[in-house]
Amino acid sequence: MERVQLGDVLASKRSAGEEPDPAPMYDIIELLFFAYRDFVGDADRLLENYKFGRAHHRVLHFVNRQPGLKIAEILAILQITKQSLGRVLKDLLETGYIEVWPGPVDRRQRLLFPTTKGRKLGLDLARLQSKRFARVFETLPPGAYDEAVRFLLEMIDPKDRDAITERLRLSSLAPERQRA
Amino acid sequence: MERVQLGDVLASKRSAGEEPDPAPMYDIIELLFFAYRDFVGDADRLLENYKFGRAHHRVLHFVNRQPGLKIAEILAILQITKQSLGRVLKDLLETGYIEVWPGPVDRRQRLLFPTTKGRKLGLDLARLQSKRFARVFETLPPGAYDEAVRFLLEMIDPKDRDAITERLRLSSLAPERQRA
DNA sequence: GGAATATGTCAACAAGGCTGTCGTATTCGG
DNA sequence: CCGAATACGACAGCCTTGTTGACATATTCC
Repeated sequence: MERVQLGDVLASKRSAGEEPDPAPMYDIIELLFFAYRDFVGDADRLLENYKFGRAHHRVLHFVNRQPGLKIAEILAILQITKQSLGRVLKDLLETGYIEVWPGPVDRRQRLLFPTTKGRKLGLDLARLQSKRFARVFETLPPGAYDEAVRFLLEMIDPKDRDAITERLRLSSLAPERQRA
Repeated sequence: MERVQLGDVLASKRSAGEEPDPAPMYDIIELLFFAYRDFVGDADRLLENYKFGRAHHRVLHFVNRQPGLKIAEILAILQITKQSLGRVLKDLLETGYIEVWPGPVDRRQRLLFPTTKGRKLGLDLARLQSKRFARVFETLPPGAYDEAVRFLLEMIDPKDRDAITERLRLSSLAPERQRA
């Protein structure tokens, strides 16, 4: 019949009194949880009309960002198995939001391209999520955008960070690839 | 055999040339996606040793933050159904990470408390996630923490924002409740 | 003492992860 | 040129975690 004591939490630190690890940063942990939930919630509601889920959204997003993406590349970006990808990609192909073309040099590869419909839906989704960010940075002082970008970038595992910054830079400069 | 043109994206705006909506903020959209993935990944790996999933983590987290939480309250916080909660709560009760006590005034209520084991695991998880934040804010200039908190807070739906700030303030001041 | 409330529970289903296995087309290396 | 490696597809089955719907039970409230 143990009693819950706030002191227990602090007392549970290593008895060997070295440097006591700092208190958990509960506030920002929870804020990130709620912020992300509301962020994806925007898209979820739109996706319902299309009978698509979050997985479809992610695939469509990255194919829009980098038309001509290979299967292996999107698997690396999303860090899922080809079976998981296959399921949602099948839906997107059958409903005509994404197209596949054989690789021009290596014909084993299948390059993914958004269709007109796919580009439109991808843009609608991106605009919806951008609206939330736009509201945020209208409210916050100037410079808040750059600070947020730096913060989020630092949150990403260092090993992935370079690939992501590279991708962001590339896709904003030259998102297009040849396919024939 | 449509050709993918970068211009298409911009051209697809409403032909009625009002104020053209701004370009989607692709960079920060993707950064939030990757940042959140790595953030939860830390906890996921630890949870594996306990055969728990993210759902267990969330329940344990909020019960640790507000010992004495009622079922109805945690359902409101997590925004899931009682059936979904019931499944993971059952695991946490059976394995002794959480305890239940009848409400002292209304005995229909079941108040949730972490056990010693539950407090320890919750703290381990929170510390793990805090480490990532600590590294981030060591790297970033002073003030970055406050900026990040403001950013994340603004990202949350206004309707939930007050409840969350209220909860954060309360739980950092007086997280404890009586149960007998 | 009947209605409302707080919660539990059983059944069924869906999304989206996973592993394992096998098949096929294509390229590459010796 | 032929066998190995590569890029991908597909089937089967499993797990977690969300959902809806229906129904049971204890307790409180009017």
